Amino acid sequence: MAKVSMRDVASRAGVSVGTVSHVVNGSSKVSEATMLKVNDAIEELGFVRNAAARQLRSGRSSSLGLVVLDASNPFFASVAHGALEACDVAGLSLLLGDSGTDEARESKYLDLFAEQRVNGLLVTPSGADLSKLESIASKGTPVMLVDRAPGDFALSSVTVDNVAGGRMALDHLIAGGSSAPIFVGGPLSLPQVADRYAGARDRAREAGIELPLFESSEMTILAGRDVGERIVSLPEAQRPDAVFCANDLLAVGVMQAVIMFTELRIPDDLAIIGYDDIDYALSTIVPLTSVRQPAGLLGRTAVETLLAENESSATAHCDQMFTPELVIRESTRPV
Amino acid sequence: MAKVSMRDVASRAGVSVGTVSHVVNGSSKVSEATMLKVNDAIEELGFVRNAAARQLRSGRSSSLGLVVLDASNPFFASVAHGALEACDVAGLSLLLGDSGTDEARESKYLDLFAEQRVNGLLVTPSGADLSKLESIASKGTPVMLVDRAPGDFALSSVTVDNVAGGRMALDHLIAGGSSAPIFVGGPLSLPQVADRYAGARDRAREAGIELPLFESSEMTILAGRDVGERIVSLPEAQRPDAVFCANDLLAVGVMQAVIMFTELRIPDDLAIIGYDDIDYALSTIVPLTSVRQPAGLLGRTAVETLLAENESSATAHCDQMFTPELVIRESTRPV
DNA sequence: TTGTAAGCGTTATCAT
DNA sequence: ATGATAACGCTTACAA
Repeated sequence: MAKVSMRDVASRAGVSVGTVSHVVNGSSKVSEATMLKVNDAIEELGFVRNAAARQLRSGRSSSLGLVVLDASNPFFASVAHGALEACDVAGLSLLLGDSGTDEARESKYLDLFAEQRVNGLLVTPSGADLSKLESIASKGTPVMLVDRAPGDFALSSVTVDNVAGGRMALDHLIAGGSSAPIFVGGPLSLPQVADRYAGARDRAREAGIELPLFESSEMTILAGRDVGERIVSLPEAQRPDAVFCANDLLAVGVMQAVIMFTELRIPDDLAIIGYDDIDYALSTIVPLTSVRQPAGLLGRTAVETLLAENESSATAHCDQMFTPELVIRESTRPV
Repeated sequence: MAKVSMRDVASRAGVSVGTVSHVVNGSSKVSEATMLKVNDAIEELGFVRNAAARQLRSGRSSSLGLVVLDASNPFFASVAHGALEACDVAGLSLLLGDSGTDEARESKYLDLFAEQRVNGLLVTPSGADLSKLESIASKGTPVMLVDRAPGDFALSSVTVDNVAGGRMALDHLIAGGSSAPIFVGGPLSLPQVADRYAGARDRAREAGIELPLFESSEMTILAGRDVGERIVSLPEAQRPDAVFCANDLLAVGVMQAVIMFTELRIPDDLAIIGYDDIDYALSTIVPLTSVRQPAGLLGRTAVETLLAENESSATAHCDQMFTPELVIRESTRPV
């Protein structure tokens, strides 16, 4: 009962396996009558196509691999959600991997997905060295960088302009009167973080001010709380008047520390701005101003572009960059 | 360069394909010398096992399918994260599906995964009729219900006790002095919601009070805000003194409405309690009291149990139920 | 310890 | 329009 093959269907319907294949795939003209017979047999026997066999024979697979930095991070959850939507319309399966920002685990997933002969790879790399991905791509598996620019590597990408986003954040802070902002984020080895910092620092310098870096080990609420505690324990003279966090989770953590351990008012004594604009940003203790990234769109576009490149078998690499959008709420001073 | 098979490796190493297979899988004793030769050949040729071929031949697949209600919901993101961890140690791939609480889409994923001959299915069903899953299970593919009890269906499950959770919530509200609580959640066709409501209502009745139902169409922040607006526009005499929300997202939405449109103080005028205890519950405008569910553990346990059942080829079904835990914060009155 | 060979369930190329 | 048949790359007895 478990294993019904095309052969079984064929003999049941009194036709050849080739004909069954044609019916199943609509690949060739089959008379109305035989089609009916075959479909009946399929129904009665409960036949289900074997993806492994068809992939083996045809050489084409029907799945994509997605490797994110942290599946439980709402930003990446949204990316996955968007990717899934696009896979859905293309009839593809999505294999999910979670590297935990660990290059070794990322590499393990890449190997695993290579064995599955995925049709394409969507990955947010953990490290700076993209040569493994490059080599995979050059061997014929399309690779799309998600939320990460290729740098010198010959890879396609879908990103959001992090430099512009960082600039936006500082622009807003400065317009609100900040003269002593700081940046919270890390590790700085993540280009997303480095770029946001770079954009922000440039804008700060244009205003003639520095942007001290408070590096965090991760991009989580807890890590944010740790940095927050460092900030609030600073001597008053050194205390910033605004904090730009590399993501909303950090911002939430900083906000928690500020509220739990100080009497500082947000935004009057300390403005806070985050990044991503996750759904909860609206609902934080003080509603969070944030730089919005179109996470779902990122995932969807990554898949669509991958598929399009696949189709046209284009050799040229394509970089798509979205522009983030500032969403102003109460955690920063109005301009 | 793209396609290197065992045959290529075999001829390169001057051995037979069988031997290569043994080296690759460690399935049989191979002399040190040949092993070295083979591994060299693999390295030089860049050979990668073909999962489709090995699955076809061996009959075993190396992937699991997970179908959740909403991949971008942090609860399910955490479930996926946990499932991924367990898959990782078992060397399995995870196929992700997102039904959007739509039975047709769920069914599509089930079919897709059936074609892939997944080793097992983890699913949070969208509808009441689990017969399709039951039939899949009876055909030999292990199925684990995640966050959903099997009811009369012959299926294994990993759940969190929703009735107990609902009771806990009301227990706490009543202990805090509430005499006019309401329940917000929906659709009620979701057993998770119905059970939480049932547990809560029972507890309310024991205290001699009713628990009016404010049904929501979804379990999102936006839906919560809608219900919240309904609540705050109630004539004062009918206004509840406490709101139990079927998940934290709804609670956050209700809280937003209350704060935006009224002067009501939380928890003094209106207590709010949520469900799930997502990371952000700690960081809401008023930190949210919530009934915590071990989401990651749920996913991990689901995979582990599935694998264990698979191994022992047990026919008996197994229901594992975790007990949720009340996490008290400022959105409710202390007892 | 190693080689041989028969499939696994398809698809695709020929014929018919 | 349909049938026969050879692969696809691998695992696994069994033979040597």
